[in-house]
Amino acid sequence: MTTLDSTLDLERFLPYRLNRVAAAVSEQLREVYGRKFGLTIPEWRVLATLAQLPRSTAREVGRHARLHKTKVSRAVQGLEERRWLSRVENPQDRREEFLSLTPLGLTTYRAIVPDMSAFEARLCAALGPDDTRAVRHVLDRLEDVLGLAGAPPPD
Amino acid sequence: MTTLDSTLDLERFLPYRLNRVAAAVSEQLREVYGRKFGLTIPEWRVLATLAQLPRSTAREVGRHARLHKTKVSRAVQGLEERRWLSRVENPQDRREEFLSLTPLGLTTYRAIVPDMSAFEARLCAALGPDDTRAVRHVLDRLEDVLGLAGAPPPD
DNA sequence: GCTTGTTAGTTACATTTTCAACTGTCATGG
DNA sequence: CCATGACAGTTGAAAATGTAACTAACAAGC
Repeated sequence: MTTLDSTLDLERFLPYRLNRVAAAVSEQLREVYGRKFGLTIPEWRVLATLAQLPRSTAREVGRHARLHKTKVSRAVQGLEERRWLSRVENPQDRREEFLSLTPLGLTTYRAIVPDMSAFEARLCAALGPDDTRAVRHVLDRLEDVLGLAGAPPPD
Repeated sequence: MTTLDSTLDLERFLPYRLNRVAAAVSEQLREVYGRKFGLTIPEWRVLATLAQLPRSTAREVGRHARLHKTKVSRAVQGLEERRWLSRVENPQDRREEFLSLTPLGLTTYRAIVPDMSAFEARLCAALGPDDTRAVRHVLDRLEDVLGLAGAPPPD
């Protein structure tokens, strides 16, 4: 006999568990880029995206980091105020601007990355090689099933 | 040759992927209890917890559903206003109150559960039995490694 | 050129979340 | 009893987020 349909055990409910695990990870990570560098989540993502893909536009950053355009807009403002990012208007299309990290921004980024990588490394070490592979595989499958492959961010 | 340490590929970064997947799932679920029943996430979790563990206190609900006490407090208020929840002061300790769903609240809960279960079922069906098992196993391991077994919620 | 529709990005406003301070109650030790 | 400290829960203010409306610029058809 299986579980009664009328009650749902949160502890066994996949969406809930997924969310809880992701929240725990996010929280621990925010210790790093939040407390230590004063970045919000969107700001960190924009920083990471621009380090990887310089001269992107806000739209491209949003698509790549899956951030809503308002979050990108505000994160860009924040980073610009700290002189970690600069904008150059695209003369071909004056609606958009090319975004790049300043040397200062790049320095900050490079100061954060080792902490991030270390976190992931610790996590994988704790999981062991087999379960680490399993995690990656599961994420592949979930991204696939949820249609997170090449879809645009929530609009 | 492995990836350069100075740049981090967001697409391959486990915390980012985890977060993205969890966000996509949450979003789809909120369509159900949000649009259809006008519940916030904390409200839904309190409802689900109390359906499972009636006569819990706010503290117990928070611990079980991993919600900060302020979120619990406000969710309880919201549910009480809708007459979906009632409180009874504990005479043994007048700081706390026992929370229970009203018949109306239970009815609402039972109206939501099938939608939730159906969502999970669709997800598992899309994954197939092997990968569904893999997801559960991975969550077990991650919860273990992240110390999410019996730890208190963020305070 | 001018209208119509679309797109990049910003801003305003409402809702949510977070953080810290607060109230009232309990427990302990003098 | 009556301090002191801890604890359950609430509240207010600040920060973050989401939604929708907006501005400015492009593009296509006429």
